[in-house]
Amino acid sequence: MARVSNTVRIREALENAIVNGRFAPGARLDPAKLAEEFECSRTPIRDALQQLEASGLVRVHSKQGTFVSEWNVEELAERFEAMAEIEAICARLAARRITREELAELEARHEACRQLADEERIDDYYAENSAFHACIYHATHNGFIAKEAMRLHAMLQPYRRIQLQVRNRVKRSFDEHQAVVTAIRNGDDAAAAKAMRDHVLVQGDRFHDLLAALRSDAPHGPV
Amino acid sequence: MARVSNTVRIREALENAIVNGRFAPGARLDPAKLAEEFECSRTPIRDALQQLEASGLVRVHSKQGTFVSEWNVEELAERFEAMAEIEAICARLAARRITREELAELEARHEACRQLADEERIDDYYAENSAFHACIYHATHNGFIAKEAMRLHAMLQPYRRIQLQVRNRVKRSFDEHQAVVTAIRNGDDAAAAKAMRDHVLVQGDRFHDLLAALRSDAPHGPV
DNA sequence: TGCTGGTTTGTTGTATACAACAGAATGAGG
DNA sequence: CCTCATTCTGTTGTATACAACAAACCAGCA
Repeated sequence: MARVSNTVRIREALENAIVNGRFAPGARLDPAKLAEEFECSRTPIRDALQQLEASGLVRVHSKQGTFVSEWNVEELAERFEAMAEIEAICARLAARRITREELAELEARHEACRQLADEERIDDYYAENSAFHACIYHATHNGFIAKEAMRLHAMLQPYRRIQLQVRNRVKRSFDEHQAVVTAIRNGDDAAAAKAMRDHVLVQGDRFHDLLAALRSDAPHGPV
Repeated sequence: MARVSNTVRIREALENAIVNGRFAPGARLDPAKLAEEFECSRTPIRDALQQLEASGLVRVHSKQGTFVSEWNVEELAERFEAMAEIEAICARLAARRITREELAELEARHEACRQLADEERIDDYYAENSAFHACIYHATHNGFIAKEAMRLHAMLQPYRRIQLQVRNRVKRSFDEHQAVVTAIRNGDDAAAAKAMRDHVLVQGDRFHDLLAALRSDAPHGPV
């Protein structure tokens, strides 16, 4: 493989840092500091940040600074709705087009999720969960849709991360995956779409619950 | 409104130029020439081109040049499929959420399309057609989905342009729109989704036909 | 003639300096 | 003490120069 340019190296590093929570939503990204950290000038940093802005991960306020994207409840709801619909499409196409090998891999990923859920290794489950979804994107046999799905997935990852720590969420998430896998194995595209849409939408709802709980921790109600 | 930066001015100008066909798919975009044309240095040109690459309109081959995106039949089919699914989502959501005012505007646009179709003013129909679709995106009341739909729409515009010149296509396109409008007015989300998906998919198919015809235009059969 | 090696040329990648701008801090005047 | 104009500071936007690289080209040789 050809040596990658500094710009893409930095972009990928920042992408990971944001997705893994090192930079939280709303955090400021200082070009000068980053230039120092990556041992280069501000130009490739600038390019990388612009690319990240295009993909929706960061936002640059002119003359004010560059920040990790942070959305209000409404914007988040919009994105979760979009994600649910895209994932539903993927599930539907996958149910029709998945190959034997791809199905085997999907079920292997699913089984790995079961293990991690049982052992309550949340961080690892979180990673394997992404792989599970990526499997389905791939099985659409539509590279363009798969790429778009990956992009949206990355965009929401920081929030999903918080969300998975809700009580019992991991176990339920696994059960919902089961429904999706079954529908895909049966080639039932409508059922697969519905199961997947519900799976993602419930994440959005749960996230909403979590936000509400966090916000009302002062006035009343149990924390 | 605040004065926009050179970069976004150039990006929008190039976007229009590509969408309107001034730069055909595959055409080379020379930064130096563009810098001269827009009376600025290469930096904002470069930024604009990078943004266009992120949105999928152009493609930069390292050390070789920057070109207007050009897709082979398979890639085009993938994109038309994606477009069909996204548009179907928009139609479905619009059928559930459209307001009285928005419905009125949609029907006005539709009526304008009828006029232009009757008068066989293809170029104008083409513009009004985009507005019609944009109306539906807007009526989803989901800004994020609407924006993504617009992006995809722009990406495919150069190809749709060619496609609309197929014989009788304009009239048929109008009829398909009619089905969508009716379903949305009735609040029948499933029917709206189906009508819209078919409408876009048939574009993809027709485009395929066109390509095939163009390719075998010299003599009939092997070159 | 065909191949191989170096050279040339065009392109992007990167560094750096400066200009322009928005918001914050500061000071004078009421 | 409050208000408003002014200055100041930090940030991005832009220009320009140079480096690095990949493909094309050409000459020399077998």
